[in-house]
Amino acid sequence: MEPTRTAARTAGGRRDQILREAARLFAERGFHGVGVDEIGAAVGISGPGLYRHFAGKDAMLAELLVGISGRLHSAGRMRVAEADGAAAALDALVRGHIDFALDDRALIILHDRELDRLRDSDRKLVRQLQRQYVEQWVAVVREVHPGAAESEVRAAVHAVFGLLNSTPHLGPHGGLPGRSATAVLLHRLALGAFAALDSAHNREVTY
Amino acid sequence: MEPTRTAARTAGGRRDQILREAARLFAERGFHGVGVDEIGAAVGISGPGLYRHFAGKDAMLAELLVGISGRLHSAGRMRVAEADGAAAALDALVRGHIDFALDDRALIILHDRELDRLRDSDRKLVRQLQRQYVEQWVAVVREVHPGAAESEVRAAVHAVFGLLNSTPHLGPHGGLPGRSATAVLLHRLALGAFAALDSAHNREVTY
DNA sequence: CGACCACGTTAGCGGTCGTTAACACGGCTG
DNA sequence: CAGCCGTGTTAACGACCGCTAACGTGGTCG
Repeated sequence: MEPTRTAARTAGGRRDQILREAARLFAERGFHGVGVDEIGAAVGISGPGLYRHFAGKDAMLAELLVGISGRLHSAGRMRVAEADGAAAALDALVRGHIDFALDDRALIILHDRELDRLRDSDRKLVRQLQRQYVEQWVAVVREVHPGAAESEVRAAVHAVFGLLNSTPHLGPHGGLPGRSATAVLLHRLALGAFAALDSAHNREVTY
Repeated sequence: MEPTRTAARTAGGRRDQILREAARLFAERGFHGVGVDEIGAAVGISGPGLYRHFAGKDAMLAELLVGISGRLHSAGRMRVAEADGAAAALDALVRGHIDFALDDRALIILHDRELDRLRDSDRKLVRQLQRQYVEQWVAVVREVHPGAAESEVRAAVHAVFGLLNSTPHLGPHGGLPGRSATAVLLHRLALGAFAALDSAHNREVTY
């Protein structure tokens, strides 16, 4: 209740509120398609007032992209470390990624759509975090499906990311089942795709 | 060799050339991120010269998106009609979509990224073509995997689109296997994902 | 109380962008 | 040859956009 804490919390909350709205607008109409006045209007202030909280429009995007890549990466690392065995680790990775895809739809969209709009240093950082995240997956998937070549596994991981990230692109319109049902379905589809890696070199063997 | 034919072919070729370069640039930097001068420079003319071929920047995007949705839809219809049985039809749909994803990468990216930048009528047309294309897939997948509910199948189809469209997002940097190997891998992953639909209601039955 | 500070406001600058206007020029046609 | 048409040029306009400047205001603290 101390004024400093309250002020700090208010300021931080303000920043977060701005970031949330900016993410939504960027995802809807693209980074270049959104003006600072719109972002300001979305949080009740107007235009240049945003510059009390951020250095500029680019800085908002940078913070969003670095944030989501970092959270994906660190959450993945934690889930793998806590998992009991490779299969459980893959299960946890899939589950965690689905949570991100369903809960932070806007960020997932921005994450692979507006990366080029970043300053060089930020873009390098984001790309590095993305690469490390992919490598976490590749290591786990290779352990679960040892028969596949590494390049195949890497391509498969990217493909499964595309699969899991498909729901954000469906827009907010309904049509797909509830959240938990969607999560279960995506989980099953992802593991099914990975399972297809096993029939790579020895087709028609299990029949 | 007749002058009229040559002129017509040159004109049409010019339009196609502009559309190709515009698609590439739009995919790289986003619709709003590309200026008409850049598009013109990419084809050797400069800026406003484009207006001899298109009504405006929006018209180029519209023609690109309507074109790709239409080609996907009609090619899908043809492949399904020619296929012998549901499994073969699904196989042909997957194969055809992979061809588009690998050969028209820029258009695949634009196809679900810049749809909102279209005039209402064009957007409705594209969405209708997309919907019809999805329904082709849903019908075939339901035939191959009769156990799954329709909403599940529809979500799965969208997810597999995300999977198949993942390679364009990898950018032109290498790292993934050759074209035919990638095609085979994607094909396998897609069918693997759909196969997971069967273990929906009756898990652990086939063991 | 008075100074400061966090947080806004409005006005305006500089640059970019899509588009139009006016003009030029080579080739086909009557 | 005269004239049109397809295709391109440059100049410029109007709108928009990101950002800065200058100013206001209410709450906190010495």
